[in-house]
Amino acid sequence: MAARVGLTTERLTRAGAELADEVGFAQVTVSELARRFDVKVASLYSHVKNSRDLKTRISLLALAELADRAAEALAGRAGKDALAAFADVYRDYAREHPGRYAATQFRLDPETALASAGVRHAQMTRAILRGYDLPEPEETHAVRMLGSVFHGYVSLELAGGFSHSAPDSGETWSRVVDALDALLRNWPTPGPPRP
Amino acid sequence: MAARVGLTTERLTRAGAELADEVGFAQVTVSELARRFDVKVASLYSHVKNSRDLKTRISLLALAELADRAAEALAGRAGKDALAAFADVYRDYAREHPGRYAATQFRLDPETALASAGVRHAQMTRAILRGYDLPEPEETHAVRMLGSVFHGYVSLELAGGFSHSAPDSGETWSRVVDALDALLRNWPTPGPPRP
DNA sequence: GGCAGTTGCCTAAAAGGTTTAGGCATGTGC
DNA sequence: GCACATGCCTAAACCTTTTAGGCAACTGCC
Repeated sequence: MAARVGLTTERLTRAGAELADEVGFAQVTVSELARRFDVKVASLYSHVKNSRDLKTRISLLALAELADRAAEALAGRAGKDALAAFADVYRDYAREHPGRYAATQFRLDPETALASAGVRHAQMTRAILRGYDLPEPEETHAVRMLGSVFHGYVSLELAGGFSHSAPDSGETWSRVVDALDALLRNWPTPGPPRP
Repeated sequence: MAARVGLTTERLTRAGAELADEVGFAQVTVSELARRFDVKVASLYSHVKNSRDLKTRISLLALAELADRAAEALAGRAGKDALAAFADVYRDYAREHPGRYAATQFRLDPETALASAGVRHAQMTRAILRGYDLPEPEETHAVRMLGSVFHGYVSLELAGGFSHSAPDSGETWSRVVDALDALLRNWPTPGPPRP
């Protein structure tokens, strides 16, 4: 009776990502996706293993998109210029695609995480830091710190943390980038631990 | 037939927080809670309005606990000492109570958020920054940055981001605190806006 | 101690999400 | 034009959420 719709794991993943941006990643549901394709729920289970599988795929898609954007933004830039461009990619992506960004935080199992674009992010961060010339153990600390600031800021902003108070969040963002640049150019040397 | 168990909104909230720490905040469910009290599901609905209400209460509990710990840690400290103590409170709480920490990120509606302990956190951060003597608009930027770093770091650590790679996460954490201290003592002045 | 009223937990039921098993029809390859 | 594989279907079991209404057990008062 019904013509075939042409479901694919790919199409489901993309539609899931759009759904996430509309209603929130936590509200992404196999049933709702079936509704959107005007298809019975069970039909989706030939294409995705289960609900968690679907969310994992959305997460990987978002991670890859983000890494692609970052790689593009980084091309031909260095130093503070690169740092700012990289930072903006995160913030802009999260604002354009809140659901996908939330998907980014989905807890993947370790093997999947290792195979994901997450490692590309770390490599790109390292690339930026080469412009600041930190000694090795410190570079790793700095990588982690940058990741924390970007992720933390964007999460809090998305959660509405900075919304109804002055100054504007965009202003803070650019000051944060300034501060990080200053910090990296003046990275403190490890001292003895304080009591 | 069955003796009364003595349910309370309070007890449900606390049990919900423990459940969150065991199975994850997202997996906290009215049904599971009923099971734990050996009671029918419907019985809980006299004490909490619905599932969201339960999660909101858990979130507020966690926020309050965290603020209490922070206030205690801050007593009698200033400068870098205060900064490090404050930071450790966040990290330790998240490691001891991952589910409660996740609850902390639960999106509250704006009025609830304003009435929550979230504002105490912001005030305490401001108190720490008074030791660094930043001019006013910059202090707000710094408050937001500190919140971002702490939240971002702890989230990534909880998600397993730093788990299987050297150096140890605890080492990075103390270097991050060093770096933040150095940054605050050397906060850059605003330059011309970026293009 | 017994009674009235409140409260606490119950049964019942509807609605929606997840997941599996098995079937028919619509496409593709020969 | 036939055989086969594939895609979407029906059916069904199970779980969570939420509401409505009922009975029993506590409370306090005489």
